[in-house]
Amino acid sequence: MPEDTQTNTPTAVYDAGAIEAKWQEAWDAADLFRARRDESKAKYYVLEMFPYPSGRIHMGHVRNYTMGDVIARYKASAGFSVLHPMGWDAFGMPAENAAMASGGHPKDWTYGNIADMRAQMKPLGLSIDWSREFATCDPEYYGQQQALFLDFMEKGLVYRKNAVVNWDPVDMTVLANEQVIDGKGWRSGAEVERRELTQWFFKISSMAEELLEALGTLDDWPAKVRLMQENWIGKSRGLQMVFPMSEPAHGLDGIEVYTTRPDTLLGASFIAIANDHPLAKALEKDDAKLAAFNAECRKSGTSEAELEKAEKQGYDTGLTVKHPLHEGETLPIWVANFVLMDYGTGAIFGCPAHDQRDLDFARKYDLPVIDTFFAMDDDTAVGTEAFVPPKTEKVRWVDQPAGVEVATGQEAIDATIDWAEARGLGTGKVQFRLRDWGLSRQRYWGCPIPVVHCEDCGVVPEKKENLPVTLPYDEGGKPIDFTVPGNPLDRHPTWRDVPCPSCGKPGKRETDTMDTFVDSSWYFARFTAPRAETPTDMADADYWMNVDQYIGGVEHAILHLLYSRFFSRAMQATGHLPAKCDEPFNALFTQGMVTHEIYQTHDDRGRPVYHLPEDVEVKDGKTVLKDGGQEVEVVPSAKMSKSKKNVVDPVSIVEAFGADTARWFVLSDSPPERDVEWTASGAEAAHRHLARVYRLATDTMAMEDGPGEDDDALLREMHKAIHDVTGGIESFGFNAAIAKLYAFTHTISRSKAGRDAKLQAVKALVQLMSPMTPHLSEELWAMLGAEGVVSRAPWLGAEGLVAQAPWPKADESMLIEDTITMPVQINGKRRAEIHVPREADKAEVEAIAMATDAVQKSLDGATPKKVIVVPGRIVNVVV
RNA sequence: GCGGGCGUGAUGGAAUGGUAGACAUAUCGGACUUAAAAUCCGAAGGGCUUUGUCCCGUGUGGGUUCGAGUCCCACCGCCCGCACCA
Repeated sequence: MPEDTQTNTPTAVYDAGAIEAKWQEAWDAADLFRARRDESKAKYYVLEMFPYPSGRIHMGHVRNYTMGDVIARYKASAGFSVLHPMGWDAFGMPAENAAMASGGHPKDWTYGNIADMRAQMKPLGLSIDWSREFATCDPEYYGQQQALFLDFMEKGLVYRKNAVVNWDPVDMTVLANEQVIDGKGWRSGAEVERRELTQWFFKISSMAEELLEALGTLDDWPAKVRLMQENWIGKSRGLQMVFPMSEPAHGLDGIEVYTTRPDTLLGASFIAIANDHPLAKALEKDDAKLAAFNAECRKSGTSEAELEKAEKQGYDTGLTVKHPLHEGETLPIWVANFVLMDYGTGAIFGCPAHDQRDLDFARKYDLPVIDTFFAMDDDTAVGTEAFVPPKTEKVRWVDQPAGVEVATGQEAIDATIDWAEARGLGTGKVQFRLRDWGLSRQRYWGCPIPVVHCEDCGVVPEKKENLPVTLPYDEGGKPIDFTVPGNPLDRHPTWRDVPCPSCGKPGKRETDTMDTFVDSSWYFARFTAPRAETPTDMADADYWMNVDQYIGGVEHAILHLLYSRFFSRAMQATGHLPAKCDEPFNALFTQGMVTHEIYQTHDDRGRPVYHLPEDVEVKDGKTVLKDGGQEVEVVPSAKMSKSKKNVVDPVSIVEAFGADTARWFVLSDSPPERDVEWTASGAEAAHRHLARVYRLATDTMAMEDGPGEDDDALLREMHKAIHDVTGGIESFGFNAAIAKLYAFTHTISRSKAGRDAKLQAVKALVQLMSPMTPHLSEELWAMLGAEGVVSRAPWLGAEGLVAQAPWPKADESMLIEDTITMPVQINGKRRAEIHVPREADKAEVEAIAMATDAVQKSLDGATPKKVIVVPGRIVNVVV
């Protein structure tokens, strides 16, 4: 063939850019991805966690949305009516921070970013119904959210109470936990104070039991996520009891404690109360030292991690309680920084021998350590390590209130609760770790809480016909100035000062906005009817809900998913979702991150300087800077982050290789639930493969008709590929499916089969690849002779598009092999391989194995004690 | 600190308790080419005075099993979450 033939034939070169633009236009023209309620079809709702509009998409997004797209496209070919929507989690701090840092308005910043990100996403060729797109900062969306809030309020699912926040006294603002660094405000550097504010709460704890129970029904959720939620909800049964005070003080004659280990009551050596316990607060008024101690404790942030990590500190109040069992003995009352007012009663008894925190505390302040039980075979007294065996382990008790001698911890706990209840010392109580959901945020860029405070009427809900309560854009005729410290809503007279909806007297709008978790707790329901005049449309919700497959990062395993589960129930209770929606997500998949190597050099002071992957090249086996050739240190892969500069921009990858290459690669190298490392060579290899498939298709088309060799073998491989790839997609084994597609491509290339058989195999290959590489597949599908162009809408039965072709089905009879190869082990070590007929029974397989030379040689005359035959799998001879 | 997860060649990884390393990268060799690129074919976990259906090998140390990367226990390392980041 003349050398220039290829370059003169445009179709012979894989031109991703041209192909992708062409088919995206065709899909658009056919309105192919519009979700339609079609009662004659089974529906499938696939959803990826919607993005925060930061302004740039990153590879993590590409991976997340590609996975969802593979499922969506596969399910569409499998005959489902698919809903695959996209929107924007658009409220939140970054917009406000940007406005503070560089002027501008959060609204403009956010909508600008959305436009940018949408433009970056469209070229990926995702089968998304863009007609349903919305942003949570659209008044049409948050207005409906306000309606939900009012309905929740009416149902008693919302209330107000005091709660502590991080207060920055210089910036005059509430700080998020992540904005508190070493106890100081991130911007001002001022020492953060804890401040109590009246805040809004959702009564999620009223559903704790239900949320826990229902985890058992979520069979298609990862077990780890269910376990994390179970531990987070944290149901425990313990004993609530009062320790009478030796002398009543500040109106208290006893301290009420809650313990999950009442069995260790006789190991108690002190009582510890939280800094915010009513007694501690009362005492600090007359005790300057205690006041100072409490003030010091309150300086730390409010996050649990910070409180737990802080050094255990205490202050002896000098007060005592009577020992509940030992007449005449007393226990001291300490204020301790590791006791949380939020959990139980805000007071505990310390049992140092069997709790590490209590032990650390006791050693520090020289309090007694009393062993109450020992291991079955060990009498060693507790030293610096508390003895905390599993509650299921039997131990020997030396001193036990209920008189237990040898029993497990759990048995002793139950016995002690019974014992205490019988004597009126306390009551068994079920307690949850789960706290109510504080939704108030003292910020501008969030959904306004639709209530008005009135001096006469109190807290008055806004009337529904006045919704949405929209955020003001201007202040005094000009866009709000965010460089002024404080909450703009708080200082905005025309927005804030409104008449009471009930009595009409002057009132003040609530200036708190909602936690952004509220926005993301029901967006999946809104997607089923995004333009409805009510939060949802019951008919649409009834058809589309629940989400059949939800995909997102494991970092949302607890909060977002738990809040969404709560919202579904609350929306049901208020008539916004049908009864089947207790659990909104039938199946959950948590995908891993995209990582990249980090390239660093050092400046003259030894501090690291990071370099972008595109500024680095490999020369003579060394990684060097393109500019100057300085060698760089290669740090192992980590999550892509701007600060480490180990980012690869999807836009530039799509420009260089095409969307199909990016899609193929992010799915190929790692199991979806694990991290995938982005490498330039891997991306190039992916692109090479797609070009190879393109060539394979054109070469096969160019073949001359005529008989070939082993057509049947190729077709058998084709059916195996259909079987394996289908199974891979169904089970989220995208990387395994892709490995199979690589292998199948090689099989076709090497096959000497005739044109008909090869064309059939290539068409199957193209179709099996289509969920991952839809544009290439569409191009080749058309080239390979599938009839028609895009001219008819899919619900009218468009044909000719690979996106519309029914998914191929493997012929089971073609999957069966006549002969099976089986390994033979001697004592678990592989020693031989045998070929047996498919239908051979165990005895026959054993006979064939024993008759094999290699087996006899390995046995070396020994007599087998036992022969294990696992049909189709393995033979193990035990001697 | 607490809760959850992960750990396999030089690298990413494959493997319903049943032949460890599929597939891919990097590397090396070969074909094609005047040459290079592209493309195609092939080698490859480590070891060895024994090249053998040999020995060792899935973070470390134990255990269960005819058989363990897979199940159990302990430890080490890394990652995620910890309620106002999204």
